[in-house]
Amino acid sequence: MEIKITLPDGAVRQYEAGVTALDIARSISEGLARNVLAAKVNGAVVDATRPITTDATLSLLTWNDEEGKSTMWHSSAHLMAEAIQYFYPKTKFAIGPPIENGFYYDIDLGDAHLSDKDFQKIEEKMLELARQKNAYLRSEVSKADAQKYFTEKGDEYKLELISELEDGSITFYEQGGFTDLCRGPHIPDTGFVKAAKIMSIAGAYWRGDETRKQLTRVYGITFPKQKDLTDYLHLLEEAQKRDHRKLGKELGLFTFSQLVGQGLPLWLPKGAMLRERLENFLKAAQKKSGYLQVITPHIGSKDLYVISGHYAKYGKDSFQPIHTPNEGEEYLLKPMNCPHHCEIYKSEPRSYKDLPLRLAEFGTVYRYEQSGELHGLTRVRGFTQDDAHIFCTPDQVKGEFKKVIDLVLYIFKTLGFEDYVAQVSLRDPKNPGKYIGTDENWNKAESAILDVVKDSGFTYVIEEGEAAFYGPKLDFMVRDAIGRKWQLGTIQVDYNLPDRFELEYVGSDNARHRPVMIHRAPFGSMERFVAVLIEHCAGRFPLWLSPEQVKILPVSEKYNNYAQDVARMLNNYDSRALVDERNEKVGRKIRDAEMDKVPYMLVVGENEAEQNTVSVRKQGDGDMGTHSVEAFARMIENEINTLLGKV
RNA sequence: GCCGAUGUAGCUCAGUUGGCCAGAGCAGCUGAUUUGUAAUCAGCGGGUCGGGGGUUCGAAUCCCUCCAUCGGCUCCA
Repeated sequence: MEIKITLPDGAVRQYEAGVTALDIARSISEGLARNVLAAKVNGAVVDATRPITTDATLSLLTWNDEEGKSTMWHSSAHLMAEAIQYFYPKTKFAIGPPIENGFYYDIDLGDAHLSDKDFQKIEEKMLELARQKNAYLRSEVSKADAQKYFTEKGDEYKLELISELEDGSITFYEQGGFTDLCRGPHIPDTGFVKAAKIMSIAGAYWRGDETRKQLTRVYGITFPKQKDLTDYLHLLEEAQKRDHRKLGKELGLFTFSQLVGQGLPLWLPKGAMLRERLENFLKAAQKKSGYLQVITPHIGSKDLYVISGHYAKYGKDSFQPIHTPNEGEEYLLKPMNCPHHCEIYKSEPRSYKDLPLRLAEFGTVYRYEQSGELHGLTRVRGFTQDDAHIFCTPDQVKGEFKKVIDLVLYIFKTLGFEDYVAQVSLRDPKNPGKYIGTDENWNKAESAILDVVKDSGFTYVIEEGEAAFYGPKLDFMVRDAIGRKWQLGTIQVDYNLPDRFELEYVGSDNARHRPVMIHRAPFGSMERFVAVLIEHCAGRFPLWLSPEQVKILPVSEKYNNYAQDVARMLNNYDSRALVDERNEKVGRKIRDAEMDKVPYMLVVGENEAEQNTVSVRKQGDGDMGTHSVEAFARMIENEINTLLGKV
């Protein structure tokens, strides 16, 4: 029997039923066949060696396809498992999936230990096995046989997985001397793996459950060419140069002190300047959008958080209450600003005419994050939220939500963030007990967010179970230099806190109504935002944010006075200019300013002093010729206005 | 919090299997030099080798413990 195979370019070819994708690839060209890792048949990714029995559309997947890559990495996980089994025969294997960059396998080594000193021998074994070009052989197995196999092997993890599978849907894959419970698909044989690297080991709980056994997770990556691995490692090195922890130290932005405490950042003068610029920028934008700044204290009575519900939820895992000389009096370090803002709302009777009321605060909060979670400026124990709470009528929710999205996007755009993902976080339908508030309010809040997001035109993902305990949220996620995702801006709709604090307004009907609250923080926190910004621009901040905008470099000490004159003139134009008065050669001064990533350097000497000019050098770009001081001042003024979109 | 790794001067790093007063470069200080687009030269100071305990004639080096950092896991109001 003949079947019709439709290829991606639309061409239709006839083959015998039972032909494999690999056969088809060979019929097109041997070169292609050598690169086929898997196949997509009628939209489903399968082994390239699986027979095709009916008419089908077919794409051949290679290293250049995401699905080809992940198939190869999935197969590599099996290959790594085989190598590990060779050295540690008693190892039990849990799961080994492909990930964004490579793959991992969760294993239980029993009494054995694995450390980075063992990586090389595993890599070598993997390549040795790869060179054997062992085929990945698929077999369908009955549930009873599958259980028998892993009972004999003594692998309780596989047995647990099998117990949850339907009889008749269970498949094994075998390559060389390693057989695994696996749905597949896999690459044709191990020979495609030409370079392998074990990246790291880490602990990971079985099935992600903190209460269950911790397994050893071995991360690895493989490539079809040695050069790809070299390039990848080079890329990682480059990314690490942008790490905000490294740049923060080098540029003198922030530091930590063991004596002050873990996760409590100390902002150095340059970092504080940067942060202040960001705050002023947001304050100006918020002023235009009708926000009112407020200020609230760093502590609040425990009762405040009992009412808000935060104490019940987080009390045990927080900084513990502060006791006063008064018996029974307890205060908490402020873990969030909302309850304080609720009390500001309640400070006077509100009419519908007062709404929406938008209260904003750069509010510093303290959360006792678990020690293993602290990370540079992105995860700290004391941080400042660019917080605001919008109190509005139910009718105003959508409009306000939309305005907040516009504000967030304006900020992202101004700061050059284009690579972000919007995430709608909803309740976990399987675990309703995690949340406070009525179903009715939750439904209202969730549909409000979804409605606005659908209209807004940007792409978004929906994550069930990621909501805050009091309401659903829309988060903007960005990646750091090494690809880790962080939540920046967040917008949350909340019907619950207004209930708990019994917030009210008098409507046009002269009756009392409950307002809705929108929590929002476009930066998320100043700490995390600065961290991501540092990595985003690799320490080369946009001119308007740069802690030092201009460094004036006198050619010798004879011209220090003129340099100071220039600095004064520039400072009149509201730019930050400093003079490098050190007794050093210009070459040295330039090098240091370049390393500090100062955007502009002005070399001044005899010629400049005589003609009232400066020789401009741009960081990273080099000499830009001689200009009058005034022309230079206008130049940077224009640059800033362009960056801020004021032109 | 859990698994694994790391911790030597302000920074980046050397310090062989335990053995002379623990080293280098950069930074710092002092002096010389008065400099034209990515590091001028010389001299000097600086370390309870993360803290504590132990093994040993002897510990930066081996063991225990605590702390911090790094890579993950879990968590993230």
